[in-house]
Amino acid sequence: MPPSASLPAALSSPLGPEPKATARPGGGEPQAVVPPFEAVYEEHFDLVFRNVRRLGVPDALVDDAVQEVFLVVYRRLGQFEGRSSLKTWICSIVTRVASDHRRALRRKSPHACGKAEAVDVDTVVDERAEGPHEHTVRLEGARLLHKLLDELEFDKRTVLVLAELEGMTAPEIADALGENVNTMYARLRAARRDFDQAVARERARDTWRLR
DNA sequence: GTCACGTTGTTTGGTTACGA
DNA sequence: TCGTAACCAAACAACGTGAC
Repeated sequence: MPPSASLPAALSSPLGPEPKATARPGGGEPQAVVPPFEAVYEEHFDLVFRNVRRLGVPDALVDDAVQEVFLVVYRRLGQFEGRSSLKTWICSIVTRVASDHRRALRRKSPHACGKAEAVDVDTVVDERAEGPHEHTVRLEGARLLHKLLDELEFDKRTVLVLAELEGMTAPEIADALGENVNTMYARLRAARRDFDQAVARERARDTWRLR
């Protein structure tokens, strides 16, 4: 279950960034109007929470990772230049934080990385709002999705999640990750191929189990 | 016609296997 | 052990397509 999107005490300082137009060093044209941190937090909490999990951060560390993302957002919101959308900018932070967490986890426990029984937050619906059977099927589907994503390399997984699950375009993803847009297309193609192969393997395992 | 988006073909760098 | 060929994956450039 996702925690509430209430603002952490550490980030709710009245001294937090106010809406303002950022400026490039040395002057120049006015920059994007940056919304207050509280508004950014409210609007993007779900986005950060679900993508931190989709990018392989285990359940036990999700809260830490989400908080880390918003700490970075809090510190750097004033530097946001508006060259890309706020969502794209936040996604770039999410991918870096998720990558750091996975790397740290690999150092601690090489076999445990990203193999948690995570459940996709946006696929989780109150059991009372749908039947118990539908609820179970939905949860099972979410677990399967994470299992298949776990089989992909981190770079491919990132591109696939942002493109297929967040609906971001290749240029947006390229911007978020600081890569060439054509590299994103190639990586997305490879990610789709690997995902299809993972699906095929899972089907084969299912067929074998049902014998 | 222009632009953004997407696909395809080529290049490049890394890895592995094998023979001298 | 070293050099080399073969292979593979990633990145890039060029090109095609559709919307405006």
